[in-house]
Amino acid sequence: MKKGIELFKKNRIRITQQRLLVYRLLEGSRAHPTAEHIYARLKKENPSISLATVYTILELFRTKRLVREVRIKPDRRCFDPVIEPHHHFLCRACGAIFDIDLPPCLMAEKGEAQGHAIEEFQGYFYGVCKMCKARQGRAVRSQRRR
Amino acid sequence: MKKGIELFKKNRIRITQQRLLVYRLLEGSRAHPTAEHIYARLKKENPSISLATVYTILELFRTKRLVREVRIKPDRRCFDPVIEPHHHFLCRACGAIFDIDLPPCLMAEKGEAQGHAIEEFQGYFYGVCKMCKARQGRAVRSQRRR
DNA sequence: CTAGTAAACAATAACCATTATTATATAAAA
DNA sequence: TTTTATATAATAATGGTTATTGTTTACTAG
Repeated sequence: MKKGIELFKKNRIRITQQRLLVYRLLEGSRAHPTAEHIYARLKKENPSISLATVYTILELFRTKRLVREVRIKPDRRCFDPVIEPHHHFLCRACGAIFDIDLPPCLMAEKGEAQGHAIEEFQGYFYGVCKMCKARQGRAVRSQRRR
Repeated sequence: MKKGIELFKKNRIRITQQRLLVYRLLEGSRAHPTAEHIYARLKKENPSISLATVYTILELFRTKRLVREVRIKPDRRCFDPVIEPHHHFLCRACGAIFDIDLPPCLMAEKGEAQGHAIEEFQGYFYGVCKMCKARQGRAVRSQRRR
């Protein structure tokens, strides 16, 4: 409750109902939602909210570094309230995005790669998540029994 | 010349003029061009070529693993004829994309991250390239002289 | 507390990279 | 050379995102 308000004040962001709603939804989710997801969810409780406003707010949060943009899906922008550097994993079977803890990375620590100055980085992994892997395993085994 | 033809045969890709043109342009470039770039360039010598065809050909090459798609720019698909795993760096000053050699990566080597099976990965770095850095340095120094 | 004002919002149109469609042209096989 | 499946050119359609604009709201000053 207080969290959003204090964060906004610290970052000189005007406090509005819509911004609090968007920030609190993001903060309470580990799903890396898109603007559409957030809009659909908020509309249930707050039918007057506009999709364009959700986009505008997310862009504001991004430039103020309150959220991190995740472009692991080719045609959608996803958002993550965790701003500390970390990687992401996209499951090709279920479409879920998972945070991946950072391993020690020489280039990121040095802040340069082949002479170029690194300000930011994104690590994207693609594959099948452990849940889908397990599900596929069960399906194969039950197939064999027939 | 021969390179493209043999590669197409090996991958069961029908040999056409347009495919050879696209592949040879990509192969001869380190610029990570978009479909538009490729289309604009080829159109000079071959005015009848179609942008949609360039897109179709690039998608074919991607699925056949002849090229790698690079999504380091938020709203454009870029293409790289180097399929060996490596990272990319985008210069925010000049917009150029540079290949970055891979450092040893535990997760990529093990093929798993936090239990999820990794099939592919993309590492994107953002910052200012060394050429732009040098240019900015010169500009600052000449500013001080006044 | 109220009025004033700059900023934010809702609604909707526009944008634009990419994809789909379809009639015509072409590569490879017979 | 003929045949036929496939690729291409031209163009329309798609869809996530951004721009626009009239209205509403959050903050400030009196």
